[in-house]
Amino acid sequence: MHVRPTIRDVAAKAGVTDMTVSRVVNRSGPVSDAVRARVERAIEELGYVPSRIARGLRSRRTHTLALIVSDITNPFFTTLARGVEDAASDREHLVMVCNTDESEEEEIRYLEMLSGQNVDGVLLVPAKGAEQARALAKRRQLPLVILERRIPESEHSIVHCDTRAGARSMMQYLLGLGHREIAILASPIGIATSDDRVQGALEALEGSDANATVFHELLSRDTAAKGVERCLGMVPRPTAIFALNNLLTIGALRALRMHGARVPEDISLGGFDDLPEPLLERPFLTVVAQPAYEMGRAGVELLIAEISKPTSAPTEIVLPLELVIRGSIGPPPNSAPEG
Amino acid sequence: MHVRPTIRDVAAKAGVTDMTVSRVVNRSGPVSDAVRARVERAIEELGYVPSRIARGLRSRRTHTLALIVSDITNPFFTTLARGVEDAASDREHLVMVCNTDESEEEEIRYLEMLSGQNVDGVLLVPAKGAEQARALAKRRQLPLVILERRIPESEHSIVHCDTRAGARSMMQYLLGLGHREIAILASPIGIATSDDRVQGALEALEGSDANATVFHELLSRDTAAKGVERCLGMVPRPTAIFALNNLLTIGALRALRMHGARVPEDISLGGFDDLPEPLLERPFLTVVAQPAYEMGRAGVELLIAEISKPTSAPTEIVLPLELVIRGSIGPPPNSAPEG
DNA sequence: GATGCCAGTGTTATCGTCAACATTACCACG
DNA sequence: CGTGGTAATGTTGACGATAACACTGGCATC
Repeated sequence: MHVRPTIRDVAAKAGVTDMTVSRVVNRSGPVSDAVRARVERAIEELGYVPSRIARGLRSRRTHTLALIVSDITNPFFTTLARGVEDAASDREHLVMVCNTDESEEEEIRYLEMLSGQNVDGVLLVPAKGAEQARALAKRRQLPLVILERRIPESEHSIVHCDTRAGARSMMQYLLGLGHREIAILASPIGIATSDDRVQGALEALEGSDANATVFHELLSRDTAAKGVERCLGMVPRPTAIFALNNLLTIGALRALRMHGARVPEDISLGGFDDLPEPLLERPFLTVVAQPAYEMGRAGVELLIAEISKPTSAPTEIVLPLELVIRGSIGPPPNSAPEG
Repeated sequence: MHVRPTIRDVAAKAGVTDMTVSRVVNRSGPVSDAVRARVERAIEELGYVPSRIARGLRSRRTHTLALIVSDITNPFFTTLARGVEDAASDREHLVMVCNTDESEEEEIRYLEMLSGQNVDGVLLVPAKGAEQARALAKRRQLPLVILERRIPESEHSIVHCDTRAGARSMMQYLLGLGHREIAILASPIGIATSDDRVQGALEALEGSDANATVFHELLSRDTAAKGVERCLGMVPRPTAIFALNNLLTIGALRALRMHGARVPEDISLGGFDDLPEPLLERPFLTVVAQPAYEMGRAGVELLIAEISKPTSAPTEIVLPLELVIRGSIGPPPNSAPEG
């Protein structure tokens, strides 16, 4: 039933009141050296650890944060979560992890639970626009930091990347290699991150003679395969595919293999969001990578700062994206090596 | 500062006492239909959610579990964590995730924090033997379930696989294909899981004319490469390598590629612990797979059962292992196709 | 019609901790 | 020598919820 010594046990053992023990533990008032020593010994001997829950009831701080993501199993979120946990641990906080599978209902359900749980603050990678979630957090004055996804006019702080610029740089890289017909595999319209990336990608085309076709409605590895099939049937056939998230990238790669298309000899493939290098049999994909770990850390720091001084205007932290060049993108196949 | 309506706010609005509200919320006593309706409306209008922290102080149940693993970033643990979270969520529990990086100190530190946090129970994938952790949990009467790793004579319940049998079946598979010189890449001696797997692997050799060489002290992808190098230099050269965890497997695969050895044509490679299929560009490795997700779910169910009736003798749940046959193992290279 | 039971509600105390306010004792100062 | 200040401790009550118990009134039972 989980019994622990209480502050009163310590007090009794040291022959003082619980208040004095509290002062020793929290350095919240003057205590004579003799008493301090007695109390500390009693704490040691009993293995006393203050109950954060009782403390939380009184002080309204539980030293607990929550991280809400769509699926911890997605390596981007796994890495993010590790960053969150490390930063929280450094500051003596614990982290609850919640998976929503992109469901706004789950998002709300968790937020309610967490609010009831008296977490000090929440890191949220929003499903869709997270309107309800944000409203709820605001109503409850629950500190909330948004991660990865841009929310327009949010009254909450946010840590993200300039994902539009990232998409643009991938496209510029492709254009620079000579690609002129490019297919873009995107999520359904309405998912902000995907929309931003599409926009960035299209921006890169302005003033060029290249052409891009955007396939929407792609949610998973399997639907990515369909996009690839349609893409391979096009005339003129795209010489490069840009997949806007890591699962789509994998899906595209597998579909290309299945259709016998060599990457990058026959067709180039670029992705968004890196896969954890330690797990890959061979690091191969050229991608625009978000600094997931750092994003987690930065989110925690921002969140804890806001918890301690519940201030002020929302902050926006923009982290740099990196174009990680590996082997999956080459020049277009029929680009006669000129000169 | 995170303000929420309290049970008293609801009571006032409904014109009853907080006790009556509590009865409505928890169905813990008779309430007339009229009053119940009033209270429910008040709850609705105020958006009242009971404070689990206050509730926890009184009832000693916080509906919070913790999962301690070495590194959530290892896909085995990621999947395990997802199973834990799903099962917990089904039962309205929240989960704290803690990373120890195999450090016993961290393990203890977290356990202390968690106990102070009044979690209801802990799921632990132990670093080493976890003696201190187990002792602490026992002293605090903190429900604890051990996952994945076998602890001899543990007074705690445990969910794991028959990892020895798994290793044996991989070896039998290799022997069946004709391999007679097999290298085994293992972790340092003293890590129970690895030791068990080694033992199982060697058991499979009894009564056969095959020979195995065990390389210990391999902790990561990088050290795996060293093992592979030594292995390639051996005379007679092993025709198959069996790596006892997923990182070693990846490391071995990369090292083999680097040395120009084709898998499985020149040398076969078998692994332990699967990699998440959705992330692989091509599912290729033949491995002994532990049901990570199910292990997480089973652990939660066991833990919650023990929390509600703090009983009895420890339970042991053994989950089945699966030999997932894919492409990385073939017959030994110079096995002349006879007949 | 007294007795007992039970549905429906309220009262009080408590979980472990800490904020706020006492209380004591000693010392400095004019 | 009284006044006031401060260091060191104690006392009380509150955080939000619920367990344990107490009360009220209606109805069945003999």
